[in-house]
Amino acid sequence: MAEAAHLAIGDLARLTGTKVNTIRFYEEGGLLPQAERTASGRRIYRDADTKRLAFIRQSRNLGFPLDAVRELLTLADDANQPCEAVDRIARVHLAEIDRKIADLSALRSELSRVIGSCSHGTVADCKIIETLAPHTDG
Amino acid sequence: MAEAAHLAIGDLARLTGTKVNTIRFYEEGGLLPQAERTASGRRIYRDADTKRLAFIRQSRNLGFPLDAVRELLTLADDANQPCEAVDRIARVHLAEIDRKIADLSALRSELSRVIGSCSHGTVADCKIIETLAPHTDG
DNA sequence: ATACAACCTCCAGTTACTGTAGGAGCAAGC
DNA sequence: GCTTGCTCCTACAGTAACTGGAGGTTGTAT
Ligand SMILES: [Zn+2]
Ligand SMILES: [Zn+2]
Ligand SMILES: [Zn+2]
Ligand SMILES: [Zn+2]
Repeated sequence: MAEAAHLAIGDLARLTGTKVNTIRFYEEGGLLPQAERTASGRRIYRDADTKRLAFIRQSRNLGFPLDAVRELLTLADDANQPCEAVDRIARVHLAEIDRKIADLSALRSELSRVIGSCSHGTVADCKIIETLAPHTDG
Repeated sequence: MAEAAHLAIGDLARLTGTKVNTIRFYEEGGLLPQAERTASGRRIYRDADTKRLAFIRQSRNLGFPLDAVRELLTLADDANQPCEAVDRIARVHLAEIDRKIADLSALRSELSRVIGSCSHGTVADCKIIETLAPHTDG
């Protein structure tokens, strides 16, 4: 039961591995509620804030964009609903990741091919440069 | 010999599949030279500009960042140099792509695992939400 | 009393564009 | 000659998610 009554923004930052500016950024974007303030205007946080920020950070670590995190936070607050919406958000995100991987893989294969075609002469003969330049044959 | 003497920015845009604003953006960023102007201030382009822009676009299609494109353009103008520097830029870029693919693949596998663990009950029991929330066990 | 750390607000910068506002120029048709 | 409509011009805001810094105040420790 020996819990700190409240935390300063720097404490919260340390606890969650978040930059102070980022915490303020989340507040501005509505991901965290407007923090209580001391008489002199400093932000005060409690356990619930720490948990909420940890949730945000974990979501970000899984790559969810902030819009998705916002939705996940709302859903998480409604414990009795079915988790369908949660699943859907996660699957949409997974599909997006798959798309990115596919794009990068195609790029990688093309770039690798181009690099492999270089026979290390002068720029005039370089196949890499040739690939980039417009083809003026006809 | 029936070549157009000069092109308007819209013509260049059409020829290269580039947005007009993007061409101006490249000029501002030094990737394209300051365009000649008509008496009324409109930009004029010639074949060399079309080629340069095509080179930029092709480089971008291979994912090179603009800083790299700038270097590649400089190198391409110096035909007698060895192409070492070109190769190096390309390989650095390839390494970056590989890094991104690795990051995304790790993310994908973790996210996929999390999604698979959901047994479709209420939010209170959802393993996805549980994964995102901080663990209060001990 | 005096450092010095930590806090505050506001704003610029990152990447590579994209879109828009507000205005001027140019070609075609009448 | 005039209007219509397309293209062009500059300049700036917005995108995603922060990050860093300037300039100023507050809290704490010596
Ligand atoms: Zn080479
Ligand atoms: Zn080469
Ligand atoms: Zn489910
Ligand atoms: Zn679930």
